[in-house]
Amino acid sequence: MSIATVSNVLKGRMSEVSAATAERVQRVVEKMGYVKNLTAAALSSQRSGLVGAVLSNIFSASPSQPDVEINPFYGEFLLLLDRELQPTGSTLCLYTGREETFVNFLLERNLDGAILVGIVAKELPPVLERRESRLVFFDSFLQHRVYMRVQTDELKGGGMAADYLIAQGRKHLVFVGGAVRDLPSNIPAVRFEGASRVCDQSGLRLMLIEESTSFEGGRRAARRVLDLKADGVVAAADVMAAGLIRGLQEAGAKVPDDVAVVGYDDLPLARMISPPLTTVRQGLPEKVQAAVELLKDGEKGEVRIIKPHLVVRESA
Amino acid sequence: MSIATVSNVLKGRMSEVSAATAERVQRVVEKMGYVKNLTAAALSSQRSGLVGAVLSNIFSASPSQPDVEINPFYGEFLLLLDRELQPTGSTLCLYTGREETFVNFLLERNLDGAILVGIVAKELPPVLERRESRLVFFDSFLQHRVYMRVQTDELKGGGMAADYLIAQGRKHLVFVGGAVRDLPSNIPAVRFEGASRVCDQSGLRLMLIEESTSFEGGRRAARRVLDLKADGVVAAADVMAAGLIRGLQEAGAKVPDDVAVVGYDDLPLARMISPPLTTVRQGLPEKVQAAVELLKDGEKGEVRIIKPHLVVRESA
DNA sequence: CTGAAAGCGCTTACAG
DNA sequence: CTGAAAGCGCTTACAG
Repeated sequence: MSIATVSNVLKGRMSEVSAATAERVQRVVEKMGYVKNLTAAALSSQRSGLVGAVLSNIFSASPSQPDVEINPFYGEFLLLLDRELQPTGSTLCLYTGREETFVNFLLERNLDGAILVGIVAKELPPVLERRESRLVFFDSFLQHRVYMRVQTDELKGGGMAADYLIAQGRKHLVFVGGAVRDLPSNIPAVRFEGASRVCDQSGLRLMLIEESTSFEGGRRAARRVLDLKADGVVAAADVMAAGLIRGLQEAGAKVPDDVAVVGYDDLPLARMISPPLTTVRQGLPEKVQAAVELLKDGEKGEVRIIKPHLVVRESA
Repeated sequence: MSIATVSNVLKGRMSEVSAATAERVQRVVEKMGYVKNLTAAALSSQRSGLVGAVLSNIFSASPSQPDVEINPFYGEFLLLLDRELQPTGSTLCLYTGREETFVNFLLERNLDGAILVGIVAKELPPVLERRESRLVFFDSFLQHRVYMRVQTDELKGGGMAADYLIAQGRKHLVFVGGAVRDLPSNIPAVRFEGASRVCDQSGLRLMLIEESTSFEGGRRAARRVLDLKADGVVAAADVMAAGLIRGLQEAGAKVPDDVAVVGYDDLPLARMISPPLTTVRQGLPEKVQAAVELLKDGEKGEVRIIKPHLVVRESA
């Protein structure tokens, strides 16, 4: 009974081994409490069984207003992702460092693949292309014939929010979001653009307030929303909408009577605040599922666009 | 210039190499875009640079009431942990499978260490002790001379919540939490015990409602809280308190006038709901920090107990 | 179906 | 200070 035979049994390559031998091996393995060293396996097979999750720039929502809040979106994402990965047997590794240095992480660890969230860069060093590892860009703006992508139709999502407010008879709309002008290639900017176009079509002008995409950012924005005499707000994210509603309430304004607020994401949080948040659902579980599918057997450059849905509750 | 020399330079062992050679190596490494293979390094050095986070049983809060909600606590924990780990250069790996099988994860991946959250088991297979990997038990109930632990003084925390309600003149207190009787060795059970003792001392009896420790669980509990004519509630977790408050409001009760509610955790969520939640802060950032310290250079069996604090807002 | 051998890319004594 | 050599624990053709 050689090492190779044992290895074959352990990998379930039964075609290479007789049933009797296989069983004998299994028994010994059990008895000895043998545990495979996946590091060694990874080195020799060149497959690490490791999948990376790259979350850069998550510890503050905007460079100009650095709140230390963490958007619950990311934690939700990670846990959903790990659950989705379970049947594949892969282990999820985190990277939450700066965007400038994640390439090293991808290369050094020999990852089988990675999901990269909210990457702002427009291009990546060509070394990555030559590697085996499969890269799925999630809510990112990089377009490349090799890399896969999954994202929500943010343009449409932003439009749906504006559409709904207009249908409710709101006339003075404002978009509250982070760094829309600083970084044109970021999610809030696209949501703004979508809402803006819909307003244009209705002959309305969408006003803009830039603040951190965070609870405190939203809260700070409340004063300015009132100053602008807006009666409808599209917020770039649920956490921000929550802060905005709090700020409005503190200032004595009624939501939705005085100001209607539509959020974005449909996090669990949206149901928990008062009034419950009307928001654009971006379908995180489905998106995560799509990302894992691409990771497993997506083709080069394959793209999945998820349709957003408006979830009407009580804030608008 | 041998392979060994290059390796030494890369590891910063300058005592082994002359400055001139070191610089020459650095230049070539730069030019060639060399990236170290950490898998190979891990195999030969027996240090993987990997730290595990074991989160079992997180996808439903109670066996009897399996909600698919994820407590935002866990996502928050992971992100804080990864940030805390950044200076150490370690990479965080997730395990969210069943508690019964996490031992394999720890063994196979050759982790340098791991933080295990909310482990219910009282003991672990002895194989683990023989390993090099450093294990930190977080909010767990396993006591062992080898393993390290960090946890909040939950007994005290539960007591503080009850104390406060009693000081506010509440007479009919109820604890709302998950599986308190099913599993005596779980966090909600200890919080209950703490609150219960304080009530005893005041000659009050603490009533108990068992429900999932989740938003929906809390919401379901509202009806029963009202049936019991309670005027003060200690909830086992903030998410549950949030659901409870929602349920109470839906039933027409006023918080805190009719029923005062104290939560537990002090998640960001606590500030976001209406009324803002009075809650027991368990100091997650400090706890995570303590866990990482233990991981780096804690001694065998070292224990860190974090003191809880009552954060008074408006729900009680 | 089975086993001997080379190799994955590093690290680590150790001899020079 | 430098380099040749063994070894980490697997996997993978390949010869028998």
